[in-house]
Amino acid sequence: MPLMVSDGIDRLGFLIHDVQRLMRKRFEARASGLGLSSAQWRLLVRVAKEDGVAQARLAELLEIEPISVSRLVDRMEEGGWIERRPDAADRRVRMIFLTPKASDAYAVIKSIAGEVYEESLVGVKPEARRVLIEGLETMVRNLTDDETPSVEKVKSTEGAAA
Amino acid sequence: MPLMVSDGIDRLGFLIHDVQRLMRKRFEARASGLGLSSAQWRLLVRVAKEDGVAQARLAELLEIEPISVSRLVDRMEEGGWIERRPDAADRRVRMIFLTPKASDAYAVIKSIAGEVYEESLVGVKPEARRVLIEGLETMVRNLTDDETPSVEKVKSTEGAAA
DNA sequence: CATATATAATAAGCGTGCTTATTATTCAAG
DNA sequence: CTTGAATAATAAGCACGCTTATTATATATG
Repeated sequence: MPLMVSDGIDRLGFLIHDVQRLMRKRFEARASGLGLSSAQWRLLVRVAKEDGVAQARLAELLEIEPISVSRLVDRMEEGGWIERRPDAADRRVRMIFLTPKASDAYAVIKSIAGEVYEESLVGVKPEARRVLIEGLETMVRNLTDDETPSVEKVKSTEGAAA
Repeated sequence: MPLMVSDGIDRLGFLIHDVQRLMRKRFEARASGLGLSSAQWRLLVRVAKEDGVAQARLAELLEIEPISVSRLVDRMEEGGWIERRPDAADRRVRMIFLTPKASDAYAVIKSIAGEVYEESLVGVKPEARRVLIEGLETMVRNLTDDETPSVEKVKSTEGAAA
């Protein structure tokens, strides 16, 4: 029972890694005309939903470190996608706003993302898509819990693997 | 079929991105005692299966660029994980071999990877795991095809911005 | 043989993530 | 008010991916 794994589960990390890399690559190829990377459009989408958000809050939402947001915002400000403005209430804070250029690009970005998602899922039936999405959501939950979720017995995965 | 999306499919990129990031993070936390990053253990696993492999072949196997292999191998050689040796038959080639230290670490790496995979899949039933893996494999195939698999209508992305 | 093309590896430089440390500001106590 | 801890942002420096360009060697062709 435990060792009926080895069916593909042992390649799970490779699979996830490859899918992520290939999706990012394809998105970037498609969106290069806009001059946006995938990290940049992820940030842009968050700001579109919460205009004037502080960088620290963005770091939480994007689940990356504040310093990473800082440099991402640097380059996006240079590119004319966003604007930093001081917060009158707290002078430590820089509020982030989209420029009109970024608002225009937002629709294009969503469209490209939708295309890439759809292309990646060609041949996967609706029911399988549902299972796939749910599985990924479960994985995010499991991996977000502070360390080992509930596998006390993790029978070491001898057998196959790699 | 195309626009019945919005069920979670529209968050596919975020999901994949998060799963990949969280798995890598957890693996690195677990394997930090060994002094290996996830990029490094991926390479190590490949070399374990094909000792003496050339860097160019590794780039193919890992699906990254030769230059990325070059610098990864630099750091791993410094760390005492692998060895470069000249190929007598082709003086352009550097053959890559594992050191004994790396061979020892291989078992540990497999074990940690298995733990992380299993932990991430807690609560996902065997049938759903099968569907999940198959879905991911299909996605890799779709995204590996040279551009647009079977979506001819990709309305060009002219729209906005620049 | 000589020249042209292809291949293996590397160099330079950038984007995006990280850790660790610093600066400016806020807030909580004394 | 002053001292000290917490918070927002940034700086410095590293890992690892990329593109583009260079060097050394192999191979194919005139």
